[in-house]
Amino acid sequence: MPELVFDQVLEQAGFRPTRQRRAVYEHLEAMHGHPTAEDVFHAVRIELPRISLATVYKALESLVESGVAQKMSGADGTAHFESRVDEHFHARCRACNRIVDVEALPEFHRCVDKIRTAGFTIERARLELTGICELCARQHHN
Amino acid sequence: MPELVFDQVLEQAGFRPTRQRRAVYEHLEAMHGHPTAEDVFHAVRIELPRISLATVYKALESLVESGVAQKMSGADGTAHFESRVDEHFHARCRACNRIVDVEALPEFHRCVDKIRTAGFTIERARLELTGICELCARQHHN
DNA sequence: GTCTATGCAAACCCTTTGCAGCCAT
DNA sequence: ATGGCTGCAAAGGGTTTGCATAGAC
Repeated sequence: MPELVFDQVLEQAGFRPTRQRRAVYEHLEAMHGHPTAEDVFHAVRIELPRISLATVYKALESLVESGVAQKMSGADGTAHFESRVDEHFHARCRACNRIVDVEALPEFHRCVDKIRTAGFTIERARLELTGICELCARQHHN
Repeated sequence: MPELVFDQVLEQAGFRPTRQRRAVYEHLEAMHGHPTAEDVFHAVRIELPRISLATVYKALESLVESGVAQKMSGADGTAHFESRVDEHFHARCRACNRIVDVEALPEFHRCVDKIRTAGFTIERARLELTGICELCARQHHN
């Protein structure tokens, strides 16, 4: 996302587009993965050596609130972040622990539509996949 | 699950069926919900006043490893437990935070089967639903 | 008797908070 | 000048660990 658009989006959400928030967003975007707050912290630190971990946490929170980032509270107890905000899911390899993006299928929505559980209004449906990635499957032969 | 079977299952998993583990399991089973470790702790305490929270954590872990309980690392940062071990999903009400069980549909498996993501072998697929339960929908009119 | 489990306290990790100083408007 | 934002340190909450004692086989 271009810096100008980023600034606009943050302002619209009631946040000031500061150097720290921009840096946090740019690194999150550039990492192309699912880093933790600390991962982002270490990456941003190279550019802004005086930034604190608390600021990174706060920045990430404001990015999520602004809708330019997503927080995924994984099963490992630590939160991961990503700059992808369109609907997609995650598959975690139980061997190497890496997280892979999975695209949402139209079938999935049709399936969720059938669930209408006893008056419960479903607003969001998250699919969390666990398994073995191709690389680990070859290495461990299982 | 009858006590005798419970003992057998635990022994088979390499755990000693102690009074504490039995009590933790029985209360977890009786609670019929998705309690946290501390919820279970408070319930078991009535029966075993000298039990410690650490023991409850360890007991729950051994129950999960034995396959008689499931741990669900929710999005709220605290782990919840349940004695249901068959496949089903959870819907969390964003207003009252209650967790409701959702039965797995055959459609769901068919949908997951289509996902076969780039050599990734899916072993488990968890569906996590968020929304508003019937009660809260009435109270808040949204 | 051996070996595991318990209870207690302390440590642990990730995350949040309080607050003085800073920066943008 | 006003207000939110930063950085620092300290607190917080849930969970785990180390160790002496108690309990199961």
